Amino acid sequence: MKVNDSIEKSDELMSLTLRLQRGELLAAECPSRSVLKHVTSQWGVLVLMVLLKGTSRFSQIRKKVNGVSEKMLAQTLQSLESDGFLNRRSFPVVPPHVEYSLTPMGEEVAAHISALAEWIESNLSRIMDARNNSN
Amino acid sequence: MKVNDSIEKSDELMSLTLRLQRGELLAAECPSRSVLKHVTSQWGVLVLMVLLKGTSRFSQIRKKVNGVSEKMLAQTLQSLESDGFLNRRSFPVVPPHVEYSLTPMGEEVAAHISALAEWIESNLSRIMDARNNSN
DNA sequence: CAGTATCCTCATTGATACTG
DNA sequence: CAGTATCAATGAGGATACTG
Repeated sequence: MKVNDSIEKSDELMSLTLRLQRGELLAAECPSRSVLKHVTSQWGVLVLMVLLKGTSRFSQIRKKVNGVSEKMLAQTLQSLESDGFLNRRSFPVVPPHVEYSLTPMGEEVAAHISALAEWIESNLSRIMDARNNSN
Repeated sequence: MKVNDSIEKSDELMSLTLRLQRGELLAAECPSRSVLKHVTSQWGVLVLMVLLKGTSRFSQIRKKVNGVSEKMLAQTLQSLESDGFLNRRSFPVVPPHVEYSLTPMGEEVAAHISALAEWIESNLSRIMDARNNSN
């Protein structure tokens, strides 16, 4: 790639270079950013982790994800569904019955998220040790 | 699994069960949640990715992470530093010179974050294909 | 049960100005 | 250069009520 030739040039060229080299995440306009926001959102992470263990219904998820409101859960599920990370199966019975499960793509992201989460959990003591001040 | 035996019981028992089984992330009060919030925050992710490539100065990071404000960058750097994920080296010169780099622990989280980000970037077209509606 | 609709609050973020 | 301080705006999120 001759991309490196332009590395000394203007900021515009620089950011273009970055975009070509390493994807567009660092560029503000990139659609990756919204996907990233969905999966790394507070509730997105936890929902993905729950669904990685298997299909679950709305209120089951709500019980497992401690602290999420109906509204936020619905919103989170919609984002993740529209990104193609999960399937929503609605059974036309009364009372309503809706099941959520990961798509193959969903399982791949969830695996990454889960690896990250598990790293944090098992390193929590190391982290708390290192902590100086607030937050 | 005798876990299911308690599934009919109180919410308190339920969340206790979850905590014992799979760590505390799903419990609202867990300190893991704040760490997770820091590293998965919009700017946290991008800063970690930049620093994974090497030590960088404040304004260098600001240039690379497209769209971040001074305030948000400073705040992000502080959270990550106080979690022990990065080192701040300040040189007592004028004008000021401050370098940020990852700690060994920081490199570990950043590796996870980066893996996730790269997955998203390389699967973007698959994701955009799957997308039905808004967001 | 699985949501939607509405209203409301407070935290996050951004813009701007200032400083060691 | 590397921030801090201040203020204003946006949006995340919660509480409540209602519905198919």
